[in-house]
Amino acid sequence: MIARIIQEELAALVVKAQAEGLLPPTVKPRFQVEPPKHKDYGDYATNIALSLAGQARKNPRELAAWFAENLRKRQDLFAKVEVAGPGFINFFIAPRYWQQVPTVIEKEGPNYGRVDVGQGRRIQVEFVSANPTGPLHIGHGRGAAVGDTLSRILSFANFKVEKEYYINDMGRQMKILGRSVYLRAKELAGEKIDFPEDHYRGAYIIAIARALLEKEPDLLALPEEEGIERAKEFALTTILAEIKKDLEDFGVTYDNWFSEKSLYETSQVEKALSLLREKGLLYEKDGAVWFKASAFGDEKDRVVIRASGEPTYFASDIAYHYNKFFTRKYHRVIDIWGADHHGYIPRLKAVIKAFGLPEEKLQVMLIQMVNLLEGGRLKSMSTRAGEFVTLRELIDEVGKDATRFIFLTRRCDSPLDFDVELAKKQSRENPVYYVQYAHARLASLFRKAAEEGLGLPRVEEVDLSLLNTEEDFNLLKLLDYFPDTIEACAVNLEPHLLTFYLLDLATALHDYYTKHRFLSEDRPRTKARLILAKAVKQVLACGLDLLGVSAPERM
RNA sequence: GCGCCCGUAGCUCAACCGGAUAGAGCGUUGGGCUUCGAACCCAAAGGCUGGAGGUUCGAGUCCUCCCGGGCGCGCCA
Repeated sequence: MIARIIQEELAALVVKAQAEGLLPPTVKPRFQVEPPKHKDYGDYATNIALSLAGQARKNPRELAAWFAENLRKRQDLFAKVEVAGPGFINFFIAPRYWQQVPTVIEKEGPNYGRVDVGQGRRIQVEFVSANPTGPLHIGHGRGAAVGDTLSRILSFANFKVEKEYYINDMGRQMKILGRSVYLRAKELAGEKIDFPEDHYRGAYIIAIARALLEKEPDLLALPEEEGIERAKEFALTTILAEIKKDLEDFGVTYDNWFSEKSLYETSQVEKALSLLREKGLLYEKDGAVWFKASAFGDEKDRVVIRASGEPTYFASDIAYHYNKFFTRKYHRVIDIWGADHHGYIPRLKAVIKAFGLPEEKLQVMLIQMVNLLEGGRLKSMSTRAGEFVTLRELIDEVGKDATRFIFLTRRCDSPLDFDVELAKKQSRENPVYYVQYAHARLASLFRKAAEEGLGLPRVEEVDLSLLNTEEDFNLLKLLDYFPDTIEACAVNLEPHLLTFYLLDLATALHDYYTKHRFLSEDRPRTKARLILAKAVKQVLACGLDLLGVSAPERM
């Protein structure tokens, strides 16, 4: 949080500089305050002078010197303020600033780390939304981990978040699903059938068919059309229930399960399309109805109603996003898709623009593919043939915690090689244990302290200036940086930053642990260190919770 | 052919709106438990950031071209 304080100081000084005529009133203060890579450059550094020098036609070092001069007055914050290099300003933060960090954490409790990026605005995050035609696989797992964690972080950053799963419960895929189950049922009844190549061939279809026959023994006596319809409904509810269960066991729950079919039942498709028609953005050609997507940056126009009279999936999506923005009035919407859908973005963005909305209202996050590695070799997956690793298998074999953590140790736009064997190992190669171990170690420490009759001291009665070793400061600085991390995650939609932060914090804790003792004969110091330990434990637990990973007391 | 994403240490990955000497883990080599949890720590080796130009005070990051990999380019979803 010191970064924010410095930013405010600098912003105030820009105003002052303008008042004194040092800077022209027109300059736009664009600058960063960040921890520099090298320790010699202080705890934080800013490029403000370099940034303003160009605009104001001033010497950057002279400008920097002026800022530094004024900043030195804040001796409560800065031990030293230096001008360096081409015009950077380096800040060496006063020890007593760091030493009061535990007091802040104590005071804010579980709310420590909350920031106000969202200002209470409503935001929707839609993710996974896999077709309910089969079990979730490893790729959906990545989307689930990212979507859920991002949602948790956004609520922590004061957005009012709603998580949503969009169910494609109509259209051709559903018909094929129904027919697949129906055919398997026939087969189970002893009939020889020719199972079509393009139908769902996974073993789970047979299991569903068997369950259906048990429930409705007369199924095959019904007219075929009706039988297929029954099979479809049954398959949909069965598969959806399994998807829901898998996600719950993965730590993911939704606020809404939104049915595509409902868009038609409540005539929202008509409504959305007529809005576009009124604007003159729909036209007929070759018997189909087209949307003028090319007028809004897409490559070409897109069909919304086929010549057959059936609406396309795109028509549903137009209505769905009409619903998101106009019926439910979300301030912002985030759609999380697999990277293979990226070609779809321009057309949906075109819809948003056609609606007269600013493009940024909709953000589409693409999650890159997951490759499965087994023993270091790439394993090919084929959904059609029913050969894939399911999310369920990962939860059962690898565990929720390790799986989520691994998915979150990568940037979303980087493809991920998932090594199942490695993920199963309970060793250092598996980074989740590194962070959890830090937490469990601290839990153990407090058990030990209790055994020795040491209660938790109150922060007011502790001399925090005793936290004065290099390792103390490492931890204090990281603790202070936690809210900044949350902010960065929320602003950039990058949950992996939190994962890396937690790894850093765990590293600093383990380092501390080997170099110092928390409990000693020196009572004042012991108290101070217990306060520090408590703060670290709290932030670790909070961060792990945001990742949807457990923070064990023992392991 | 066109579009999007990626290319960073042997391997898997970081690097916040362009910042100063590009960082971790694994693996390799060598060290560290009579003391709160060794699932830990310390040290060493390891790099022309795929290549070539350009923009500027300054480029892994931005622009152009090339090479290599992935994914798209339906009246499929």
